[in-house]
Amino acid sequence: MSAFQRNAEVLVQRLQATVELTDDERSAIYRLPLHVRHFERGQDLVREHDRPSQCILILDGWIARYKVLGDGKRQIVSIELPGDMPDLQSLYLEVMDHNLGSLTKCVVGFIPHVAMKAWLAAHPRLAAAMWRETLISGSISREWVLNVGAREAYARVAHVLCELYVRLKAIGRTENDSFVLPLSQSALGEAVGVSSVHVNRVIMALRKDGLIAVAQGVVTILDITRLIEVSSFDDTYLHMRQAA
Amino acid sequence: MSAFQRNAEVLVQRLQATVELTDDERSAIYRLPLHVRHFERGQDLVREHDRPSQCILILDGWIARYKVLGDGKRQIVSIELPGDMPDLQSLYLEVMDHNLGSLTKCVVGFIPHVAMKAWLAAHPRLAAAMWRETLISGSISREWVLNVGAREAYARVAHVLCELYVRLKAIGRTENDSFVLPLSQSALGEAVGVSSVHVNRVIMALRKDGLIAVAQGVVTILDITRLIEVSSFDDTYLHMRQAA
DNA sequence: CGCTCTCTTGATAGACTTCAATGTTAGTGG
DNA sequence: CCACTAACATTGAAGTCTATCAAGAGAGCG
Repeated sequence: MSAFQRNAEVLVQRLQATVELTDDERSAIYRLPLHVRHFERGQDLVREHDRPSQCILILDGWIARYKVLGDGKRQIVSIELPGDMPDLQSLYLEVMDHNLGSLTKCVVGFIPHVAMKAWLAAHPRLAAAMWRETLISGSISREWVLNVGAREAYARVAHVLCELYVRLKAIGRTENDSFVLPLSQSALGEAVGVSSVHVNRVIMALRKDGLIAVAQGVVTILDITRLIEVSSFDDTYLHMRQAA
Repeated sequence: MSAFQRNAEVLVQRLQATVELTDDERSAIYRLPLHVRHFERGQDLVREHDRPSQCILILDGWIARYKVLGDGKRQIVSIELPGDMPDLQSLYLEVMDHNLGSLTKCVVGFIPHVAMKAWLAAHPRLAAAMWRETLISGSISREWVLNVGAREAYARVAHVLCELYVRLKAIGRTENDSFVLPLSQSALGEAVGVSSVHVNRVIMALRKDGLIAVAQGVVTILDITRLIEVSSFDDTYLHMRQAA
């Protein structure tokens, strides 16, 4: 397998979490015309009000969708992982309504809109699968509204950890019950709508309660049952083929 | 124009807020095979974990997407207005991840999935327009994450009022700067993630500050400039053809 | 008229923020 | 190898926003 193929492999994994793919479809994915670029942590790939002419496929690294208020307060509205195409929507919605910024060092494949549209037209079943992805992305946003709107801080953080665990597992980026969490507590706070200080207290509590362990940026889930329970996590909204 | 045509007219209006339609497309919309039903306020049209076999087009009335936590706390994750098809996604995502409940008396058109798929296949430009709608729906959800996650209560309520005003205006359901707001303060609280008591205080404050007036369920916007300002409202996320 | 639902208001409690300081870790260059 | 720096994590104290509880007022309805 060439390096080129390995690049798109993560999209295959991602789609297979929600639909079945034929050999032909897999090879069509490998033939996606990617222009690969690297980004440092903390860079904006796309900005609000931009009018992109290409789409992004995350090959490695984490990206945040975020919005900023007038007073500088930042809200991360979703976290995008390898295999995600965070601005597929720009094919149909000309103007970006949020920013895409790297949370880590990233490897990203750019695909011109024209090429993407041709590819989607040539592969209707894959087009449907990609649409499914945008719908799931909307579903995740709705769950996040619930998360920041109705849960208390302790449950919010627990819920995000559950979501990331399930999504990372689907793309083979977990190891037993551990995964690398490259988010600062401040970024986590921006995702769940609490201050970094309070995120810290919540994480300390989750550790004290024996739900998780944290060491060098690696989170280990010690008691998945209770973590699901305290966060009222129900993975329906991720629309995966098999439940976690 | 027949009553049948008037039913679907609201969808025409809705789509024209974001795209242009030809005469042929308009008449295709009028020919959508609707099975019309009426609902009282407070009824569930679709429930979480359902597997719908038909889509909903709202002809009249307001519908809430909502989720419920274990402790009974309810979060409205979006408000759907006439012309919206809140579960178009069920064409691609088999299982519902949220509930759809009527906020008012409603008139709803049901369209079997099979018929909807055939109609979309027959009208690619309309299919694209409908996809746009689902993308916009996702965009609105992201804005709501920002709303409940980063704004304080006063701005949250102001923001929802701005959004409803713009969306209602697009379908011709405003009168000058007034619109009917059939939401109880308790429902509003469930939408913005605060208690009904606090919603009441915020609304009193908005009235005292001269931003809005409220009488018999009709909201009048007295100072749109300041309402936009205090809520940091930017209508980009609604992706309308012309800004408000 | 009484019933119910919603709005309104006050008092108290709790969750979370902000400010501020200290501890920890990893990286850098001498 | 150590001093120095920068970023991030941790902790405390005080203050603010919002929730909860409770009770009364108003409006619509059978």
